[in-house]
Amino acid sequence: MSDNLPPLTALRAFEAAARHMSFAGAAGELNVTPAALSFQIKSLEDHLGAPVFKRLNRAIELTEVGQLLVPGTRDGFETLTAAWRGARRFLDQTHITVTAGPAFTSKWLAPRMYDFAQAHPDIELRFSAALRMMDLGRDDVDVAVRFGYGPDDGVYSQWLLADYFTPLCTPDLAKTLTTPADLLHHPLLYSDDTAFLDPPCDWQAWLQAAGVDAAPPTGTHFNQADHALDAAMAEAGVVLGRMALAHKPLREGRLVAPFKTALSTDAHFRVLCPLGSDTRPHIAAFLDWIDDQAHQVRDTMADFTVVPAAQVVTG
Amino acid sequence: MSDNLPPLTALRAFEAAARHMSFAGAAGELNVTPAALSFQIKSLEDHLGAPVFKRLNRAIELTEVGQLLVPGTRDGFETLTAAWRGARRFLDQTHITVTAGPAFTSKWLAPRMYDFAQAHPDIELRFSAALRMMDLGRDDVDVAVRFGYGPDDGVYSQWLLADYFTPLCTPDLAKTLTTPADLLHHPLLYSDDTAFLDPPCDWQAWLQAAGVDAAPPTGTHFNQADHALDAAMAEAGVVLGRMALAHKPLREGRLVAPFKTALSTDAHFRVLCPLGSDTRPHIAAFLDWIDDQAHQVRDTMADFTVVPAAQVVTG
DNA sequence: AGCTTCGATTAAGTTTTACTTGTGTGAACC
DNA sequence: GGTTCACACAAGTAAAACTTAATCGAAGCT
Repeated sequence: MSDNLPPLTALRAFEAAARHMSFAGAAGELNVTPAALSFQIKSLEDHLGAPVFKRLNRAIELTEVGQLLVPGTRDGFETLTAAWRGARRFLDQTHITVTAGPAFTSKWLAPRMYDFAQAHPDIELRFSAALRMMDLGRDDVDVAVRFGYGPDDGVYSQWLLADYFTPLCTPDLAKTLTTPADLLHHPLLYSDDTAFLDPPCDWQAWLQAAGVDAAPPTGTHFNQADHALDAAMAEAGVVLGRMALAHKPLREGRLVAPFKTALSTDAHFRVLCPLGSDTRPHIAAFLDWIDDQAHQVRDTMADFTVVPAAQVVTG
Repeated sequence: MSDNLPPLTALRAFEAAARHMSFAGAAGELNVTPAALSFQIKSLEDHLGAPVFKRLNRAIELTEVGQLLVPGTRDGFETLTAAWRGARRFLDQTHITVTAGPAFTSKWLAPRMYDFAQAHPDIELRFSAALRMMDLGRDDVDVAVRFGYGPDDGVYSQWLLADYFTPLCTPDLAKTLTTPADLLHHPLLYSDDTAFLDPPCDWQAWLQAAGVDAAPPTGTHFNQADHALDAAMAEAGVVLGRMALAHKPLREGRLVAPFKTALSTDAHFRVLCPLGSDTRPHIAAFLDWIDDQAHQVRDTMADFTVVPAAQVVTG
């Protein structure tokens, strides 16, 4: 009759059984025999004072109490598991899991991965590209790279990279572009993942900044900046590219910036990790490395006329 | 080295130890000897591969991993405990825990408790008066009575009582009140717990509804309606009383309503319980009973001029 | 300083829990 | 109408979890 918790193994057995809707399946998951699991459930029911499963002929079915008990137990064990895994990951000095947007992952992190591997052969990087923002605490992630305005409260945050928007295309296509107004007659590529910026950094804003007082023509839309860049490299048109992401293809000459006007924004890339994690050796090594990598990119705007996006709208 | 959960008893021991910051204290809570607890922690640390506590001379201190592990484990066990208690309460047909605001509890529920006990001697009522709204799912509560506008999504909800606002005072004090304007020369009692109503049901609104075009004088404020009513019964002044709460003292003649103008509002009392709970025998018995009690109060507005609060502001 | 106390630890022994193996049962499937 | 599937039950066993009792190290007291 105790209101205290029943034997926790019994609870866990119940949770697994409810998930599998089968004692045998749950037993398999927990590496015990079905008999043991049956006994655990029985023990739970003794403690509770009522059955949690209706035993049907070939199947089981949750009773009302059982149904009531499922979500909480599931939730509880998930929380415990997450906490445990977090602690294990904290101690694991050989892996770093970093999350970032798909574009940053594919155009910035992935190409530099080999460099990191060489500098730190004992640390294995793992990427977890996701559109939704992952929670540093819960989602099995050590480090996050995010683009936006900040500030980042309650976490360690390090300024990484500003970003600049300027038209980019293949060298061949660039030959047909003499003045910004020429852009109006070319297929323009749109990437919608920076649509959240305010003030906006889109074709309309750039054209205005470049002195072209015309609405940009419609064009193909991509929901990820890396896809838009890929399209531009395939000579599909001109993309309003982000310098931070296009650094490599620019240096390799696969993309060129035909005009020297670039939009800047207060949004920027930064790298985040839980407070305190920044001093852990392998995390610190990664932070140092990524900061160093960012430095190598920062000096590319020397011969550009940079126009803050905020000035475009007001004047 | 497994990323699976460690022995759950060890985790629970850790959680308790972290809470008490003492092995001995935790051992006491779990009804085991300190030696057993020490062993459990050791087992946990073996599974984790690192110590979770620094053993100081007379005290213990969490290591970094330990600190990381605490919130999740605490949270997990709290969730499990809540789920378990919820299941136990579901099966318990002998107790009903009902939460309501302090005023409703003291002026409405408590006086009727004896009646319920007589009608259902096998069911024991428990009250959990709280200002903050309790969560039906989490807070060890079966039934909630709330005052407001609704709607109530995701729970069973039953209309209970409308409420009307009219000046109330002792019979003696009432003799000095001939017209509503006389109120301006008496101490007025304010109860702030209905300040959230929109349109408002306060002295200003009532006076306007009664045709008195003057600002109400300042007076004593109470943060709970029952305290304001008590003050009025102690002849401290005139309260803008809520009929639902003042029903008993009105019937007993300890309070009277000198004027027959009352403000009505769309806010109302309703009784809530989790979906599905409404059919459980003892809960159903309570819902029936409280509905019946409410019916006995509903016919008291016969000789009043009821003015919806919404009309006061617009006209 | 030396004695005491407090809180954690350790070792040996015991109890309790959890599990396995093996068998049994009833309904569904073919 | 047997076979199979999925759970239940019983007896025995392995592995926890716990207790008792002794130990240790440092802080606090006189």
